[in-house]
Amino acid sequence: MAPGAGRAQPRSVSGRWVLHLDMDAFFASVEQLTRPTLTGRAVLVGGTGPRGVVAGASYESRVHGARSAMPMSRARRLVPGAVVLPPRLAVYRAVSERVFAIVRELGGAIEQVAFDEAFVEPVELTGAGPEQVEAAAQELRARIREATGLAASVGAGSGKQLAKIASTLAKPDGVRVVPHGTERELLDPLPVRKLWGVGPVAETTLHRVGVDTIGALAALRPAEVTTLLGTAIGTELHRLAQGIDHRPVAERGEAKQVSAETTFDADLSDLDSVHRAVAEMTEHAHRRLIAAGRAARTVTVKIRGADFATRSRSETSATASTELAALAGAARRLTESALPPSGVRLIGVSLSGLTDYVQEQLFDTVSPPHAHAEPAAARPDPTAQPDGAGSAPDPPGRAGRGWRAGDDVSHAVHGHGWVQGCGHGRVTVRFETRRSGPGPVRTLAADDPELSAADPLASLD
DNA sequence: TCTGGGGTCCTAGGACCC
DNA sequence: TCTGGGGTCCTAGGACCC
Repeated sequence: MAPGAGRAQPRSVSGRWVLHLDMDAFFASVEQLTRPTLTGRAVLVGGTGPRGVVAGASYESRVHGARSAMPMSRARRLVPGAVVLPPRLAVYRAVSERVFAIVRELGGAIEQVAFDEAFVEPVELTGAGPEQVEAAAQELRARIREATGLAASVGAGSGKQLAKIASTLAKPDGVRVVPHGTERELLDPLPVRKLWGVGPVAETTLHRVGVDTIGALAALRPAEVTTLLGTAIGTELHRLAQGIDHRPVAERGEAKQVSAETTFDADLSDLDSVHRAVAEMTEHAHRRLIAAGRAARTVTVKIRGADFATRSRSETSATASTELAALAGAARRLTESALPPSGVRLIGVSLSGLTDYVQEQLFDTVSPPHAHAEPAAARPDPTAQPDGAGSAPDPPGRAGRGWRAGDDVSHAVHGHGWVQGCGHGRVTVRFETRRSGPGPVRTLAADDPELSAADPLASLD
């Protein structure tokens, strides 16, 4: 008798409810929140350079076809009136922390997947009915909206996969609960690409053998799936397609790798620039390594050439190091063997094989006399932002020279604002924050002594 | 229309050890 | 004189996620 004959119900853990919370158009919504003139307008957040990519698109710009991961140049053509802004990760992180503080109040396990996304398995929902789950989800959304002013969508089901699919169906600004026992009804007709873990390659592979829907994937024999997709992934995806998903909701552990990479506006063609860039990326990654209180055994250099092919070279030493000189030396040694035949488009440095370490000396000179028992340096805060990317105000010296659209500024008279545009020695600033509501625009001399760079977080209040 | 930056996990081959 | 078998670690590449 074939296993699964008679199309057995998914053997869900009885009464289990997993919620997936997903903030709506998160990056763009935070921009609209903290820069109120943008509310209702098409906003694109992402790289503003020639090779930039969209990281967030407001619903007003999605109407015209703009999407995350799309080249910014293309999105700009699709949405000519869009306001294009560089990401302000520090602000998104701060909002994210407020959101998940509220989610934590539900109790039970939380698994944060991204700034704007998490699985939750609230204890008090075990054994609940769909109506009760729906009410809890609505309540959660209302609390988030009240505390942050932002819309979240929530999906609920018997496992993570179902919850995740449900939250995308709930968008925008909604709730979708998939009652136990109705999993296959929902999954079967969906395109196979909707499964978490099926990307462009797996999709093509499955299409080639005529498998277009999740139901069709579920109907294959296990051996067929593993032949097509590999043992580990194939086995897992086949189970998920059948609605079987017992994966626990679990807190993420410590990072296993820290990396920094950059894509150049124009390809590099001389070795000196390449070495300089590798050194810079190593320093960047190293800063975050130290901030996280960790040491690394393995250094990996990644270089992408003009042909877009990626080469990586790595070196592992016997002991983990926190020494910049040692890590940078390894990176430099690895660089030349990873050079592409043509120009260099991207350089990345990754530090892995991470271990905790105790910072011994760093604070001796600044510690108060009685701080000898202070162990804080050895206990990295996993939620702390290692490098504070974007959180620190720009270094002095920016004022009067290179304002860029999207910069946060402060003016002695007009208060907090953001740069809408600049050029010809002038800078146009919109003076507003979340609290102020839509504010006035002023054009000032770029070197106005009363104008200075400001902490982006000030726009939240 | 050319394709970011930060991650996680899987695969496959080879070295090395017992 | 002929090809073991299991296990771990390292390296390189790639798929996938947001």
